[in-house]
Amino acid sequence: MFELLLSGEAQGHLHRACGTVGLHPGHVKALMQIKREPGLPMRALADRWACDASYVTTIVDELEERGLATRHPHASDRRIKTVALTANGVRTLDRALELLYEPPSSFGALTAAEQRELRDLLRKIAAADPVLDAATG
Amino acid sequence: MFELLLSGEAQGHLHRACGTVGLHPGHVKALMQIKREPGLPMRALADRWACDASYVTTIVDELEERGLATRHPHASDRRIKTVALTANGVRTLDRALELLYEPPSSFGALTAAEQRELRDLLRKIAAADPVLDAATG
DNA sequence: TATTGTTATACTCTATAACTATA
DNA sequence: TATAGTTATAGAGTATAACAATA
Repeated sequence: MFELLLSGEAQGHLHRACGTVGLHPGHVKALMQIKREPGLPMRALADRWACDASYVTTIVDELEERGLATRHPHASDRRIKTVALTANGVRTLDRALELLYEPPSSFGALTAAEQRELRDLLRKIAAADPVLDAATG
Repeated sequence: MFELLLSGEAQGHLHRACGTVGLHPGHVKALMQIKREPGLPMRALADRWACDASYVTTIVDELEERGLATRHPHASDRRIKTVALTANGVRTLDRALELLYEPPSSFGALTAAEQRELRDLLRKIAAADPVLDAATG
């Protein structure tokens, strides 16, 4: 299972979809997480997607530079900065996911019915994942 | 389609499977290619998987260090070096693919029958890809 | 003293450019 | 002079460690 990931096709599809909107997969993953839980402290973002806090700083810096997300102060704790998407961030995420949904060329090996079947199975897995579900919802 | 790649689950599964045998995905992809066409010149390997020749040098260096592949002189052209797997290389590739075939935890969202269905669809795609087909038999 | 976020730094994987040897 | 492979260098993406501000 998942030998497909080694084909380069799948990776290429992912990178092209993200690249078309000027982002890389880490950015899109972040946009999905922020959409799911807007106003979350940066520390919580690091916990959610199991990376270091410094990487959250990097990603949020880059999303802010592109006008896709904004930092906001926390009401009662001045150490904390929360993150939310801008309208442009929402649009950009939607566009990236749209591109991602298009079947990659390697799926030409399947009939149209099989492609639908595969998509339904993948959607079912996505629906069980909190982040994916929120973004694809 | 392929939003799954963003979950981290799929990437994590791939990296864990490769990491368990001390390799990264690029190495495993190389082992698959070499198994498919043993004795290919390094230049041809670069063409096959669409990367620069220098990266082939790097990967083959690392496979040789680990005793998984060997360079051999070409019969009639002394510029050319061909590459073949060692017995250990074959075993290591088989082990990596075995790990890769185990369904990742995110597949728990599917019934056993659905998991089989999904595996069959992915295998059908793999069978249409020359490299994947050779390695997965 | 513990926690949030940042800065500085380093590591992994891959690409580009300059080079050597052979054809 | 063209081609095969290597070496040296650089880049993207991500992690680790030291730090500043606040609790």
